Amino acid sequence: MSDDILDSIFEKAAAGQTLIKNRKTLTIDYVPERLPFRDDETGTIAQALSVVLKGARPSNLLLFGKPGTGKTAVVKNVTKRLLTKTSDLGIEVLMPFINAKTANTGYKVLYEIAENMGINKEEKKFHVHFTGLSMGEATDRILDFIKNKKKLHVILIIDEIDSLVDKNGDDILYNFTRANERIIGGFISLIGISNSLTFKDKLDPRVRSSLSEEEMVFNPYTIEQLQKILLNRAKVAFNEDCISNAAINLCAAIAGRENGDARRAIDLLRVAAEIAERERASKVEEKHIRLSQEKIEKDTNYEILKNSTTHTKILILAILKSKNGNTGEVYEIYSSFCRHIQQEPLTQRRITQIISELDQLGLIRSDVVSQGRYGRSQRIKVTIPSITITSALRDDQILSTLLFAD
DNA sequence: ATTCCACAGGAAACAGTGGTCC
DNA sequence: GGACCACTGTTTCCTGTGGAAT
Repeated sequence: MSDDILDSIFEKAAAGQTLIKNRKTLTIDYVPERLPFRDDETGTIAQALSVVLKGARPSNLLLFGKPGTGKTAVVKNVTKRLLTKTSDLGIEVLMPFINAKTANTGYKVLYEIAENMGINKEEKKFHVHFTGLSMGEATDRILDFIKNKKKLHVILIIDEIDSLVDKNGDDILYNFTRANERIIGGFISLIGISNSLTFKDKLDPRVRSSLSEEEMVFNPYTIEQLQKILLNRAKVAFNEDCISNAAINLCAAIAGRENGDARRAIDLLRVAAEIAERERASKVEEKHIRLSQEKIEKDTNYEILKNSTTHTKILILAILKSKNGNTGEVYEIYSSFCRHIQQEPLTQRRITQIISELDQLGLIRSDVVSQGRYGRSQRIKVTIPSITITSALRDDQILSTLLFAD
């Protein structure tokens, strides 16, 4: 790139001549004070939690909705406001916020609760270390801490609560919903946020009844609502006349088709703007939105592949190489690849498991077919372009030999 | 109607790692 | 320092399944 072009880029940037004026508002970390189209939900949650101000225990809440429907943002807004209110009134309230997808085991959830509540900075007898304690002991320490504080109110917020129940059952929820019988003076309330409406079916009836004292469903945004959200966001995020209405409409239409996910819509917009800026275009147009869609998809697949384990990568190559994609055939090719690079192959059971993981990630598609007397099997196909696979695996010294093997 | 294939996938156990507690 | 704990990734064992062939 010539010095002139570089100079012009830097000059434009220095003079603020970029399309985006406020980049932060196009990221998922940005939560606006008031979420569009969520006034009813915000009001109901605020009502439910406001009893804390009178020293009473709020109902346990369960919030349902697809990703990007604003559940978490609404809860964060309400709890933030409530926290300032309670501190003004001198009421001691803690609202630990846990994401059960990040804290992906039962014990990690307990550890995060302790960290969030600042228990690990208090007396040593209450500490919950990140390993070494039994689940029971960790739970007891948290409850003892609350009991010891006499008048401490805890509103425990668990995001992606369905993921916690899927992996670890409902023991933790049982303990916390029952804990109020043991605590005198203070209390624990629970807010669960879930992407799946059916997750309640997996709960013990006792947990179900106490957990879902109050339930709310966040409906997906419609295309029209997404348009308005994007228009609002674009006003804050972009310089004047830097984005066409057609681009916003297309963005809303794409995200609307995919579950009405506002986060996805904003992400599309941000990447499109970055592409347009890089092209030094004067405006974000429809073509940038389309390019953005392709880029997001390609980048995600590339990153997943690149960060996969060696065996997953070998398996992808085996699927790519196989003729009809039968489980048996794929496993055969996979094993021969392993022998080729002197690796001990994993068992077929484990490979089946990896295949189903890859299917969930959308990297491959597997359909179960029954061949009658010739058994039941899967037809496995790679769904991403082989160029993405080659570029992701090219840098791997051992695997690159397989890429060009017969 | 029954048989039989080639798996799918659940459950339990295990190995290795990294930690606490007494 | 030994007993105990949790986690991840894996293996082993086992039961269940759809539908063509018999």
